Amino acid sequence: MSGQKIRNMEEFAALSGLSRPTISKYFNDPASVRSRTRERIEEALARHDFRPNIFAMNQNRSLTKNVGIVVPYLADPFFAEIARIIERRCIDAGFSPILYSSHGQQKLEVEILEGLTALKPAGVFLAPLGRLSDRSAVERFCRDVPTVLFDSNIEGMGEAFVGSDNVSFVQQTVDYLCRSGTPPCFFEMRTPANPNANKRRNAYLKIMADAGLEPHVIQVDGEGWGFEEIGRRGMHRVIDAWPLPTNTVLCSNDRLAIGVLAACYERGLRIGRGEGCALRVASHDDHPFSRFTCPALTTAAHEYELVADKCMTTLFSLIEAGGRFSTREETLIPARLILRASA
Amino acid sequence: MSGQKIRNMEEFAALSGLSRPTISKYFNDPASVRSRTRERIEEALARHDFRPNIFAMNQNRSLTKNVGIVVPYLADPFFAEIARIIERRCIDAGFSPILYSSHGQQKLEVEILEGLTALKPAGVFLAPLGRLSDRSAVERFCRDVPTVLFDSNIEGMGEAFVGSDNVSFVQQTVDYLCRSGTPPCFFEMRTPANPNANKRRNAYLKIMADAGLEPHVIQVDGEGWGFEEIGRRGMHRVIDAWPLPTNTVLCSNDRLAIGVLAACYERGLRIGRGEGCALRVASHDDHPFSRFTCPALTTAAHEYELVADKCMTTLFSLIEAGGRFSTREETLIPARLILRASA
DNA sequence: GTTGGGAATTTACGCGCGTAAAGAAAAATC
DNA sequence: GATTTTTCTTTACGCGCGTAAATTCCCAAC
Repeated sequence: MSGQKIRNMEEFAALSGLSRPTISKYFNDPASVRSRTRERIEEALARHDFRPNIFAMNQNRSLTKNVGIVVPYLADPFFAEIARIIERRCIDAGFSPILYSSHGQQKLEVEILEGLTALKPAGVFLAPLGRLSDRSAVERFCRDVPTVLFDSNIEGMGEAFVGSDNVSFVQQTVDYLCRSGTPPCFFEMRTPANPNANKRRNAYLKIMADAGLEPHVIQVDGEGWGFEEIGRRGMHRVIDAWPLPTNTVLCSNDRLAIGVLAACYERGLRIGRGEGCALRVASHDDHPFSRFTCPALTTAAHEYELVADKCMTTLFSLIEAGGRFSTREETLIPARLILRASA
Repeated sequence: MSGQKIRNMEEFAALSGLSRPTISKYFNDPASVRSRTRERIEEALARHDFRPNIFAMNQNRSLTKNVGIVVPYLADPFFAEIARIIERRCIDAGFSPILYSSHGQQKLEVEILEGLTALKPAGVFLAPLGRLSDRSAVERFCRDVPTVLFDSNIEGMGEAFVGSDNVSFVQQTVDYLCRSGTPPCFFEMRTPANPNANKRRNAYLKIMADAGLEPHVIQVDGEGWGFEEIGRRGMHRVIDAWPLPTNTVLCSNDRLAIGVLAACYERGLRIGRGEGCALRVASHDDHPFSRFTCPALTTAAHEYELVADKCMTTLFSLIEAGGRFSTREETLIPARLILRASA
């Protein structure tokens, strides 16, 4: 903490009694210099608190230590949570994560990808908008930058995909709902932006068909990322057209379910599996708030830590492989059923 | 989109028939070159899609176009929301926002500030952890970088503070609750990290005293950012020790209130102002989810857009003033009462 | 047509660091 | 103690752009 400010590596080298290239080596990999030398540098570092200029460092490097994390909508706590874990892991691994949110807008996603390219990142975790993504822009980006897609799969883009096994999600909730009561109908948005929604509906249809049960899909209108409000308004319409085909509602995701529960509460419908309950409601994602809904939501949980871990290991092996895999890797992580009071 | 890849500004200058310094001028400020020249550059730009190297650009500049946004906990939708708006505004103003979350950890906040310093940002929006912040680290940072504090004020740090007028928040909720029913007790964490919590409690005490009413403060234990769970557990204890001093509970913030509502639901207590309701519950912040609680939460809302706007204009004038104000500016923005079903 | 001034060009240097090559020094090996 | 191996130093060049100074150009006004 003492002494004058160091301007550059040259000065710091002089103060630590070493040459600049040695210092440079140290900063690129502390293990690449002799332990005695390392000690001398770290001692000088403690005294003078020097940090090499990031811009000068990266300018001459084809690859930086930057890692991009792009999510479609950060105000959705699901993405905030997954981004948080990945970010933490990146820091621990010595990378500099940079977090971006597309805020649900195609134009912004494209801008982010273009800006990210200029940062020459070692790798990028990309959760694309999905249906709203500019496919050609994403494709161009993935050609330039080693990319691991997560959450939303877009066929053929990126070197790998890490996501949730939507079939497992729906299988677990439907199984549980069937063995504990009436088979569920499926509640979803008519035009979901996220491809997982389509996979979940198809899984529902197949599982019901395999079990010899009649499926019922309820589709509600609405655009954008205000899922709770879409679910709430949609459920009000459903209640207006009472009765439902079944007393059990399986929502495509927790945010819709939160809206559904709100609508039911507003209409005086009791939710749960006990006496006097009009409906059971279950869902998917284990949204951070779903344990605080009234009643608490029965849902299929993402294994947040597992997903984040798999993302990390995948990107690291991708980086070590020079940014390309011979074949595109797809990892689907199964769900964990969480039983709460709503179903 | 045609033609070969451009490697650097030199090549691009040749292709557009101009000199490199002119191109450089254009990228630093398109208005600084003659309109004819600008047209020629933009035409060449459309054909070849060149972007100057960020690292080389910033290396020789004392100030970049980077703007840092630091929030204490991004998985809290309140911060996600405010960060989203500020980010959008920065982009529109031609800056490159970079978003960081301290994830509630002092060490991480310090690391972020140190890393941010190295990016030579034009300015930074900082919502500090509060009680958990390393004051000396924040102080050092603010000396080096033009900083606007928001959300949590730390006396004397940064050139300006933009936040909410906690007195206005509490005034509005207490006034409403008093004129529509029993005066409220105040529900909060015993050791809140955020200084706003203390300001709100003090405001409550003063307002009650001024009105000649007896205040009741309920403090629940808990550490960290899991406010909903802290509120839920705390409320269960309160219900165990029934009755409350009053049938009206004013929570310090919406996330605590969400937990309180969950606990009440679990114990079969009806919330609201109607017949058969055991309690009224109100709160502060207008958290993005508080309109979907059961019942929907009566609360005092932040003027998100106003706060974001004020943050932006403050930072811009700070940047134009060369990074220093003669006196520290403090802006407090009043609340907007939102009446819903819970009180 | 002349003139003046803003705009563009040329020239030249600097930023802080990566990195390569060759030689010197230190450490490890026998 | 001599040899090999590893590590460090020296030297030198390059990255892509900012920026300043001096010159030349263009355009408009007179």
